[in-house]
Amino acid sequence: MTSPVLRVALDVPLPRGFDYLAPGAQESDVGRRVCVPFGRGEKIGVILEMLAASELPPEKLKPVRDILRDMPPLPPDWLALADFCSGYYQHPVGEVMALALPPALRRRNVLPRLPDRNLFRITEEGRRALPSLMQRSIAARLLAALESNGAMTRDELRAISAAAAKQLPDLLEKGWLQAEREGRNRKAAVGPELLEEQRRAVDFVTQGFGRFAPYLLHGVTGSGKTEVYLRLIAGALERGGQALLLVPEIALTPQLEERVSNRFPGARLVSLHSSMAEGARAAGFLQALSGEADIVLGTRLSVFTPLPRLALIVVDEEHDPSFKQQEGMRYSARDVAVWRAKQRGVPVVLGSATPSLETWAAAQSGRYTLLELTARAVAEAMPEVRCVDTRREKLQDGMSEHLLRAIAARLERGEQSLVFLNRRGYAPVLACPSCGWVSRCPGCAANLVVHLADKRLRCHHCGREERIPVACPTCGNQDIHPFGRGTQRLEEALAARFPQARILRVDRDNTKSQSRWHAVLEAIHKGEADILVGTQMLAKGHDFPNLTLVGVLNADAALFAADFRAPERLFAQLMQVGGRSGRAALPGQVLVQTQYPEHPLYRALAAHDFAAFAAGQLAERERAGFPPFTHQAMLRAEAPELKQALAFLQTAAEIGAGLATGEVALYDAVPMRLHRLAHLERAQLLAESRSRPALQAFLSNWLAAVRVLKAPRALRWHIDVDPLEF
DNA sequence: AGCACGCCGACT
DNA sequence: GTCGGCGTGCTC
Repeated sequence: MTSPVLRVALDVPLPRGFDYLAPGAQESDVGRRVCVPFGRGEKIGVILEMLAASELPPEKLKPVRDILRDMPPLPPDWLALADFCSGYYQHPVGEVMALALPPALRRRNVLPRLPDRNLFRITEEGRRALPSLMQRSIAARLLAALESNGAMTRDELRAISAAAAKQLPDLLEKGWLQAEREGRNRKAAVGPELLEEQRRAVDFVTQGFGRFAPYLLHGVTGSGKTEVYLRLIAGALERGGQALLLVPEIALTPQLEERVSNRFPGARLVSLHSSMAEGARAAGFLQALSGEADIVLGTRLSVFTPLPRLALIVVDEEHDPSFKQQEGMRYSARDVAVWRAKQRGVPVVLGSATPSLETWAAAQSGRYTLLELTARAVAEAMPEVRCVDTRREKLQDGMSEHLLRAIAARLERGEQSLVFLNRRGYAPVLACPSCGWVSRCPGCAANLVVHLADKRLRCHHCGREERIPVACPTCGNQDIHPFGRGTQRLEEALAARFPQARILRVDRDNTKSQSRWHAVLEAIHKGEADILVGTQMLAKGHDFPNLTLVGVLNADAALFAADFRAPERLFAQLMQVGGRSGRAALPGQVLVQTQYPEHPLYRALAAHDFAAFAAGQLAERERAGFPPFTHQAMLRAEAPELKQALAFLQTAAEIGAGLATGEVALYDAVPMRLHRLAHLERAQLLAESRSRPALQAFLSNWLAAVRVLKAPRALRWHIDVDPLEF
């Protein structure tokens, strides 16, 4: 009699499963968690498959400790999803699962108690019995409460008396009360009338229910994308399905959550984001897995939520960089979402005012269906966008006369202005004019930023902090000063120029905690600020009804950045920040200070013409052979010495050259732009191909060889498939 | 990744 | 004499 063998995924950086003997295992245990001995300890893993026998010699196999049957097994499509990610992103399958599972489920502990949805009601018999009971007895209090309230949950009854739950079985037995499954009404509450374009979009996607159909919902801020999502979710729920709604990692989630739960008061909404408590995350995951949750709303991680009744996926702000994980397995939740939609045969809607060029190209080619929302549903005009030519105007504290006058005019009218500068701190560097010393971070290839508010120099990359020196550390010169301009300095300059104005700076330094951030938002809404100074924090999502002017400073750097995606990000950012202005009855204006007012990016921005911008960018990328016309993977290494990192990559490149077919190009290993971070030197090596399958095939062979390379202990490396940053 | 084993340098 | 550096190898 041979025992069946289980192949188990474990959270170790080895690209394979581990086989264990499991005498009592059944096919239905596949997808279950399992506790196994590993090395000298034990680990919790996931059962990938059941085999008749292992390829390993039998004496190497250990028996499993325990198959954990306390929750439903992870379904086959979930295992397949993990397997796909493991292959595509070249990441060990056990680590993929460890990432996808909530931390509480990776330990052998008691599962979180799911909220009990059973409803209890008093029966006729119970009513008859009630008068005969001791008035203050628990049973009497329960029955009385049920009589006056109708149906109640176990938790509600427990609130009456902690001991109540223990009495319930007895009372059920006596027939004094009955339990019933809570009836669910998944119907959507009535929403606003749809505009014609919205209706068309909803109709289009609705036709796609029940099969894989990718859509790009392209519409500017205020064009009513969210309303389209809500209608589609309603459609998914009506079909008895579950909907997955992915949102970027921003503080906006609670608002959307409220909007969704208001629209679907009877449906079960689960939200999942990384700041949630472990218990709540696990509970949400389990509700989704059991099919009890109807809607899952979450950040990129929630793309891995098991959803047995999945009917629709929506990715809001699909271009947002936060969908791409920048550590560990560097996955794109948007791309995984599309794969998942295909796997499950459901429609997927990618929404954005400024789609990623990858998505836009797919929509142009017809691979995705393009749904356009051109009108602002809230019936306001688009803000007027104008460039201020800074070659012709003398700047004062970084601001043009034009912008200052515009701010003054808003002050006079009691309207709000926003000055947008994507640079925190007082000044980007402290320098000594006599010897040329600048405040460098000792651990990074970057400058320490002057934060005058707390008299510190701070590295924005590694977090290092120092006191601001009183004299130059190299030559002793006391006349050292900050160079350049950050939001703090801008705030100071505006305060000097507009002493009567109430100025509010909004950046990460200022809004570290959730509560500070909310206080700031509330202050803006109450009109307690006349001029806002902020970084991109302010660009996302929030409506400021009284804001009618947005000034943009220092945008030009991105036009000529080495990173070919910089213009794409700039356009999205400016479009977003511009969307803050003129949302209510007041028309808005955006003033972009630039030395290149004729630049196509600004022209497209002024014309609110994303299509023109995208066409230009795509043409450039096609010429240069950049994504989406090629596919890329980046091998990165970091080590104490740059030459160690480069040597490792060069060896990898030599191995790769031997494996690469003509379809795959390997470039030279080069130091990264921020080549030193937190005392580690970093370098990278790009692999590129016009053919995704060719690149994928190359990567699996290549990385198998790279994994067995010997490298200094302190060297770390990773692969980034479809990298966003260069 | 952990965690063992194992083989050379400067300390009580 | 031994404590500990980290190079190498293994985990079913």
